[in-house]
Amino acid sequence: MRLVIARCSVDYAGRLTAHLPEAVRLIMVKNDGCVAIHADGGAYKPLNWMNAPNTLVDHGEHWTVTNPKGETLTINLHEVISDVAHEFGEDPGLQKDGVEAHLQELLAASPHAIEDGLTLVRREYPTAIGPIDLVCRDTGGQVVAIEVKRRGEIDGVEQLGRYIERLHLDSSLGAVRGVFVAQVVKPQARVLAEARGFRVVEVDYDELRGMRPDELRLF
Amino acid sequence: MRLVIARCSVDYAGRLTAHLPEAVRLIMVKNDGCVAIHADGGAYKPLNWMNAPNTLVDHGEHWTVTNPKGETLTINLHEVISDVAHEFGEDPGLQKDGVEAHLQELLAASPHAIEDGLTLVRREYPTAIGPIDLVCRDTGGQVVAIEVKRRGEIDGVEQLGRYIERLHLDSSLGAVRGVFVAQVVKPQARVLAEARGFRVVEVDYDELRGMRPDELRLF
DNA sequence: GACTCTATCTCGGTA
DNA sequence: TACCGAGGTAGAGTC
Repeated sequence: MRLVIARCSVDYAGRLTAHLPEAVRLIMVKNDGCVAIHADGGAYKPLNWMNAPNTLVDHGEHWTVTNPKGETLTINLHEVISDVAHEFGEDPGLQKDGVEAHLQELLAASPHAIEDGLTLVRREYPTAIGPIDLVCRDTGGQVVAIEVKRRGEIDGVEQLGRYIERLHLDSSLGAVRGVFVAQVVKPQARVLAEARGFRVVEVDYDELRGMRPDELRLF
Repeated sequence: MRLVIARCSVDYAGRLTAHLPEAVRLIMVKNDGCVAIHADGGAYKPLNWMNAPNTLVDHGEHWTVTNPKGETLTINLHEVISDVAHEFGEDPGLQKDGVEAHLQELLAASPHAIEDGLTLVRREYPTAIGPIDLVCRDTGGQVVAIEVKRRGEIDGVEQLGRYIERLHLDSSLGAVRGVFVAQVVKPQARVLAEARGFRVVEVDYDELRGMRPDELRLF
């Protein structure tokens, strides 16, 4: 990784055009070739960047970075304050826990957390327009389509609507109802879901995690 | 800005939990207090981070960063390879050109680019479920609701659908039709829009930019 | 390779 | 402050 601290101005032309007036910034060049320009504050996100794969040409006073899509980043170096490079070696990568996939797993193992008496038919139930997170049956034997989100927003409700529309085409399933499940449901999403006739359920991740799977609960 | 290159391991606990095994990485501390851990490759995005406002406590062998939301980032320093700091001063910030807002402005100034004879009623026409990008009237006096996107995808079509549904509740407007405008429209979005009875229009940003506003075209 | 959807989304605007 | 929508979304997974 090469770290250059310099008074510089930067221009990007690609999906949009953007300009950075002259100021002191950090230019980070990683060993896969990606380039990022950081200011000293604001956020972790760089002001400007160019992802790999790209081509960096060092003209001394200015650098040009171009990628195969025809985007260009031009860095004008007015004064180089520091320029160092370090070898890092391989990175083992980040291990995550607690994302939507886990929430779906936990709910698949404990559908009663959504609604008493619910039994799982299938996770990732396939349809022509994508998989439905959970398909269950309720105590009355009715099919229930369930959309799981970490944060319940309007898009997720539309998604559930499309799936149910799709399931209605399959007459063998009978009437299908929808349930929208999330850790937090935004007001707009709740209104739309209820207008569409879907039940809305908020679940607690830590509580779910502490819960035994439904099989074990029978004893 | 402080730049530390160190062999380190990192744990984050907050919206999710995440762990980084020991490896050499860049730790970037900006002067607003935000912290980012970068590997030498992969992406411009850091592996782990903590945005301002937060509190960094340096215990020597390990740092703890906590924020008011109760999230914590723990950095264990196994070997410090480099540790430098620089003063940057104020950053004038990024100037952008060519985003959706500009496209909307240009179309508001030249609605005929969407359809001959179209006249603007209002930009950002307010409804209870959010503002409609453009509301116009056509040569026949019919109200036309227009959704503008840089890239036309299925979400945008659903959005237009909701707005039109909403406008139909307002009987004073009479029948309302929808037009979906974007620089590029994805096939799926086109199919859905046409199934919903919306016209689909692709516009060219550079062409629009070169176009005079409708008023000037009269002469 | 194209498409889909998640994200510690980030970031900006607004009520 | 919370909510809402755009993003050079990026990035991962799937087909």
